[in-house]
Amino acid sequence: MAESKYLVVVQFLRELIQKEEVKVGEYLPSENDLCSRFSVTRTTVRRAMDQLMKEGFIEKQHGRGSRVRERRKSLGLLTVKGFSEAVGSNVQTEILQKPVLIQSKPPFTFLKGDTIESEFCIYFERLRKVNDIPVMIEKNWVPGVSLSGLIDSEFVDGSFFKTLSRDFQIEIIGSEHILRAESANSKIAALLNLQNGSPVLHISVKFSTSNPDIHIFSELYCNTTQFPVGNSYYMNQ
Amino acid sequence: MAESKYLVVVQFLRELIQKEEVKVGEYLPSENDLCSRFSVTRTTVRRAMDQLMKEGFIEKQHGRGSRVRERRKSLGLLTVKGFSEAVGSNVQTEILQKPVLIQSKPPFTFLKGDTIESEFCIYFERLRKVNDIPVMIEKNWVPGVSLSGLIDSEFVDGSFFKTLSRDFQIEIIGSEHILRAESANSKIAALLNLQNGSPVLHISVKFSTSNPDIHIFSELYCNTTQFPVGNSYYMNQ
DNA sequence: TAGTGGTCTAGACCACGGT
DNA sequence: CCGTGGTCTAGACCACTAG
Repeated sequence: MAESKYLVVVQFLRELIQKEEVKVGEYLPSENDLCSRFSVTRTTVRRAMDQLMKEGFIEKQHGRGSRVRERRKSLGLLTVKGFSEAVGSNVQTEILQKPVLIQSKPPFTFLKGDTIESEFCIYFERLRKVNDIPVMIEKNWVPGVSLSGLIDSEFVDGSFFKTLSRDFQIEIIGSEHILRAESANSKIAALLNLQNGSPVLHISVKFSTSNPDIHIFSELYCNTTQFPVGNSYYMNQ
Repeated sequence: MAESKYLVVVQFLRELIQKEEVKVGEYLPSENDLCSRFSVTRTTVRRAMDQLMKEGFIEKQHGRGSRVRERRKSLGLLTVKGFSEAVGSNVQTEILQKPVLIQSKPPFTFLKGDTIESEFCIYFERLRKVNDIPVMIEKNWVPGVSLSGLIDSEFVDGSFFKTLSRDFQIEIIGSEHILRAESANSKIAALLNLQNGSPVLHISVKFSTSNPDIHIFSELYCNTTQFPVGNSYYMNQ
């Protein structure tokens, strides 16, 4: 089959949301509306809605409608608790290295014969602060050149994932992490304003995306004393 | 409505799996079989199957059937990488405190007006080792007395979650975590065979279960030098 | 009361896996 | 070929929300 009908509806709604034609908190077209718009049955429309719910885009309200949700925070472990609450007002991002093409691979893989073919990576590095207190160093590798449009670019609202979603229609669908408590070396300690040897949380992340050929690798170093890392995981919805 | 029909089917299949009447790798009754068995349509049966897939119990194979899957590891962050690979052979669990009823509450909650009414908790404490090297201290609180059958009991295969599932039909459906890198205090350091002040990973966990009134709280202290904590999160299935 | 989402029926046709 | 799961139609009735 070409493409499932329900996926057409998913695509339509995803774009509505990404392009903010329906903003956070606003209601999507009703299920019956979508039925007639796409000449499909409610079963099919509901399937599309379920998909979007799983992806965290929407929430349903019995008797009222389906509303665009605040985009899922802390997919995997990328939300430093406090970042989300501060919602930008007290958050600063310092670019330590703008996206560049480098001839090397990510410094780690995740077991299972994870081999990376491309000799090239897009690389960038950022320092995240809250109230001007540095809380996280973030190093990112994107193997291959498929996203070379990122090079030297600025991100939408300073968000890498938002940029991926809006400009490249790439969604993060999952991630794997390895976490360690470590003593900060001198470089890390300096950037995070810590004493040498202070405990920092080191997280290695591999993100999977809606494009099976594109993965993203990150190394995070977090000062968790004032802003611990938060994560949540729910199986349904 | 009393209980949805699809939930009846979910319950039926869940018990089949939990009581190992269908073992890991074996096939469940076909969808059409279940239709006639419960006098429902395939839509309803498929909905039940989808639910079980989301919960990680089964995998579907087009043209063949639906098979019982190895139970999901590392829900949330509870799998110390290496524990799962070792699959019991090199893993030891030392009971520091058998389940007892104590008159106190968990030492933390998770923001949002999380209030715990009951003045009582079931509490237990364990030390996890790999190759006789201590890697994790685990303190657990279960508020209320609904699971008083746990008191002084031993766990199925040494697994708390397996015991909850098999003996109480309670499934873990989600969890929230707060993670910090900390310096080990003397008590923690002694138990983990570390020097005072070594970095340890401190994780506070709140588990949600299929019973909305039952939550489980845990405090974990991990030595991540040899056995980092692993986690993975995939949105679909 | 009208409109929304939640559950369900009774079919249909297709794609895939094994015989 | 048959049985399996994957997609879809065209309805029905119910429960919830709001004017």
